[in-house]
Amino acid sequence: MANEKEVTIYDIAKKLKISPATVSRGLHNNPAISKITKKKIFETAEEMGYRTNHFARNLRQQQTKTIGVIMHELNSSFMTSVLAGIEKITTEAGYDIIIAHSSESAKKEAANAKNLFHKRVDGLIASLAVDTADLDHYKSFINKGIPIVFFDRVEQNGNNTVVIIDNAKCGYIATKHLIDQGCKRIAHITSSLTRNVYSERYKGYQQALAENKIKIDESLLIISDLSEKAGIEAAAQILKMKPRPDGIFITNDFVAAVCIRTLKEAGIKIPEDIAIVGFNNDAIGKLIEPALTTINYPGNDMGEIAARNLINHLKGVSNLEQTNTIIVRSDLVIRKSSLKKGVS
Amino acid sequence: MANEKEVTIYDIAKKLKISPATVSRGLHNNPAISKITKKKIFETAEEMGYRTNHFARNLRQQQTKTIGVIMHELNSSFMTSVLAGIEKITTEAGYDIIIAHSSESAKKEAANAKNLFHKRVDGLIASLAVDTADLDHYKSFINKGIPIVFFDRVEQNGNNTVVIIDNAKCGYIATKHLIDQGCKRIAHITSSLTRNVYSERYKGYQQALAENKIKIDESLLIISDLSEKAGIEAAAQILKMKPRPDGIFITNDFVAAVCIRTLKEAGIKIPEDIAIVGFNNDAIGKLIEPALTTINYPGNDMGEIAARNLINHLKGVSNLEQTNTIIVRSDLVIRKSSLKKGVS
DNA sequence: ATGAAAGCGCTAACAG
DNA sequence: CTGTTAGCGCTTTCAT
Repeated sequence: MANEKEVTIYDIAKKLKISPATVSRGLHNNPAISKITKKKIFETAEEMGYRTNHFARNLRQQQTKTIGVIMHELNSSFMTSVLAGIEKITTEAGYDIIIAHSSESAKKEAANAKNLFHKRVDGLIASLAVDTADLDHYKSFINKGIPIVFFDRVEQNGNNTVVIIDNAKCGYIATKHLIDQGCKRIAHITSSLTRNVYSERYKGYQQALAENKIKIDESLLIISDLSEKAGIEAAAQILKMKPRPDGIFITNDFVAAVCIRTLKEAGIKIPEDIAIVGFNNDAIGKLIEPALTTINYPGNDMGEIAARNLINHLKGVSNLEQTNTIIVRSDLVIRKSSLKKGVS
Repeated sequence: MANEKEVTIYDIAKKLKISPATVSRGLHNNPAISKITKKKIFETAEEMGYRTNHFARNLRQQQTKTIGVIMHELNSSFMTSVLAGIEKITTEAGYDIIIAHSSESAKKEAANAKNLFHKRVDGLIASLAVDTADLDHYKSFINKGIPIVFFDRVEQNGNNTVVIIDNAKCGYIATKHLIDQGCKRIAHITSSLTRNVYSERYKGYQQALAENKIKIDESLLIISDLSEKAGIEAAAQILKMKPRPDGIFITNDFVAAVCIRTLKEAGIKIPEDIAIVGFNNDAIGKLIEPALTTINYPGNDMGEIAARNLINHLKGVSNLEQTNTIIVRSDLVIRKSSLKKGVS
């Protein structure tokens, strides 16, 4: 309860009859300070319950030791693992993070960016909302020379630093796998094609079809938000198609799970009637029936890489302006939902 | 790129030929400042690209406007919704949050607490790790009069402020529901009983059995961590029991989903052979087969309530020392996994 | 309605 | 190896 006065380096200095500067240096392990005084300083600090005043320090040093993180959502295991990766690296480097999430709204994203700018973060890690059309709200950072690393949901044609997977390749692999299983009519359920991840995956899908001489049929493309409702509607749409598709590549595991459930309720057999491939390798994929074939996507690594690059830049160890695009590995995880031919 | 100098209130003052004090007051809408100067101040600030230096401000005001959040994990939709609730309220009130998670380790939790203490958070919201045995690492906060609100995983016998659901009642309702479905031998899969949430649910389970004259059989209690592996092992253990249980109350939806999968693989019919009730109402419950009966548990509300109470205390609007325990509503969501008798 | 001045706690340049 | 000093940008008495 006792709201005692905070201990400052002046208090320590007085007690030890040395100068505040010496205390400050000692606390930071400055080699110019003798072992013995350092020891005394640390002991007294501990004993008096001293804690650094980060505000005084930051005010003086003109840096916040804080990095901002803007996420489009944090409801998937993918996003939380990215966050965990970021957190690990930033904490090790002594940085705080301020997390803001846009709930997939470009407007909220802009507000978050503004807020973080005013909070003077030293750097920014961001994943764009699905409807973010331009990067204007990041201009202020760029003008002030505050580094930004984008991950996953990015603007690919700009010259910003981005950490991504090869979405086109993943789309290709997923579709090719369905073709290899004998699918001839492959639908694709995805979200807004203005967002890089979805357009790239779609490109890969198209390429796989083209290479295998399957005509691209636009009526097999279903664009939705990635909600449960959208999954149910997409499944209904699939059911109405004539002839019915025999394979679906779905850009998100959760929606894939919803689709599978809905299709099964309608009497469709998965994978016999329709083979399905998802995306993300969420925990859910192993628990539904049949287990879901999906693209594995290393969230933790992406987070770590994004954070490490940002921090190295901040420290001057490396320079972000040289490394534009970092591509993280990804792979196909084959489970029952796609195996028309049995285990390959 | 241009790393221009930061604009301060002095720059604004100089430009307007008024004093910095007036600028400061104007920026804070102090009524002593005339409408006209205020307007000029705001315009000039905007025009010059002024941003508040929170460090100078906090240094001066001796408060951080930051609250710390310690979570035992953030991998469930329950935890992320709590976080969303906290974020909503704190952001509205102009507070930042620093999020730390302990990965269910008491040691990491203590380290996080220490870190947040040194960061001088104005208040703390925390959920305990499964193996946190005492609250010693929060002593420093209490000594300094820094308010703490615990939620969900709490130490129930202390006199701290806690936001929880009535776990005993939930355990009771879940078990009673199984009994009503005709179950006579009900197993319980849970985690360490030293943690309040689990011990309370167990109490409710026991009470429901006792009230219905079912003998409590300790061999039907399985204690595990809540991993996938643990779920598989628990299911194996269930299969070996003789006679086999006809109902299971599982303290976590994810583990319940794993169990169901494993039991089904062994040829058990759910709910005919074994009825199952989970806990948490995770998204997963609606997607597995059969859909999972579970306890719904309002994460968002818990987060909002915890944050609101903390902030009101900080503002002096209310006092945490008066409100010790806040109980949030919760209810049973009935789905197929428990319906031996068909829809009730 | 506005200004002058002090000080929050720390660090860095300079001096010794 | 250690001390002196100034100042980071803001708020807040006290004056006027």
